[in-house]
Amino acid sequence: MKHENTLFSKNLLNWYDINKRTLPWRSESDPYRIWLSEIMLQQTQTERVSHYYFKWLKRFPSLKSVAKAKEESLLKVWEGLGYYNRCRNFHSAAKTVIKDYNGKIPKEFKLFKSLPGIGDYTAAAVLSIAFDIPFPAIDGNIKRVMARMLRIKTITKYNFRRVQKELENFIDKTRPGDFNQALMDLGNQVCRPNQAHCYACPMKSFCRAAQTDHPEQYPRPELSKDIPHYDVVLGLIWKKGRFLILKRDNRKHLGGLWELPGGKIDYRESPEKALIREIKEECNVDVILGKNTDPIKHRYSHFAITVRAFHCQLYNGKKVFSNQPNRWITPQQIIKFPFPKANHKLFAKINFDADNI
DNA sequence: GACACGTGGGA
DNA sequence: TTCCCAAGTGT
Repeated sequence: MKHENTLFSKNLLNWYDINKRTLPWRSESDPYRIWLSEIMLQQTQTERVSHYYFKWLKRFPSLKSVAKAKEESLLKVWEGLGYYNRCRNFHSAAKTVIKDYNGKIPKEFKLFKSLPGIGDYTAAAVLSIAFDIPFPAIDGNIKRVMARMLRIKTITKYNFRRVQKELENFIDKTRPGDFNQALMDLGNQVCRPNQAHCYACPMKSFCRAAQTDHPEQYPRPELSKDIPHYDVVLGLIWKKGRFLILKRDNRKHLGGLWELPGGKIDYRESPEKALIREIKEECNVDVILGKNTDPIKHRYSHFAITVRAFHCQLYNGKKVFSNQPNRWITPQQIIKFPFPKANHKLFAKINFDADNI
């Protein structure tokens, strides 16, 4: 068994060393940077992270600069990357590390994992890559790769423990970070969900699924659920060349980002009536509707929307009263605030010079 | 344990 | 077009 362990990690690292590496910042050794990249990489493809990673570092070169920053300026850099809780949790965790840990990432697994936004995977990934501590980091890729190695159909809790035990046994004690990354790269480049490419796999001799006709059927894919669809109307409420934006509550969907007032159209309600109702509810003012934009479609992780925006005028002189923080901004100021993608899609539909009421 | 949580790209 | 996938975590 001892011999097989060594061979497993030797084969894997040999493949890793001669293959082109997937991360452009693979040579990083600053724990802050490794932590940042692991947060950005959660459920997000490497190619998409790269640009954000460098943009972020230019603006926030150290953990201390993150801790000192305003949440809104962090969100502005994160804008478009999605899963915005990651950004706010990272901010909160950075402040804790600066304040309670003298600016050093705690090397104890439990302590590090107790910070917001850090779970089993991220704790293991950062500690193994930054400090050479041999924790197996088990992400989606590695789950799939190991399910095939062990010919597991379903990743039950019991099977997950099996995978974890195997990896604790196999992990290279001198290069644990490279070991983890190599297995992820293997899943990303070779052992793909729908094409196992066993002919190119350095781990073929260890793999039980590779001995079958259809290695791709391990693990069995989960059936996906239908997501609901909603029709949404938003208002561009104009006043002296400015329109109203509201800041979303931190604990809600897209928390901390800004939005236009509006909301879902109720069953059998007209878009116009819905928007007037929503603006009355959210801002306590009455509006007259002008022309509207073409609809845009947008899909979130768990529902989809079709959105239109109406130009609006205030009906009387009443002041906006909202539970959410609000601002009146010019179109030029859009770039100063973090907005969700759906809002940017709408803004792109509007000719602000001509449509401005 | 199930569900919420963004977005872009490829099949 | 539609569906699936992608270096997970919090509740």
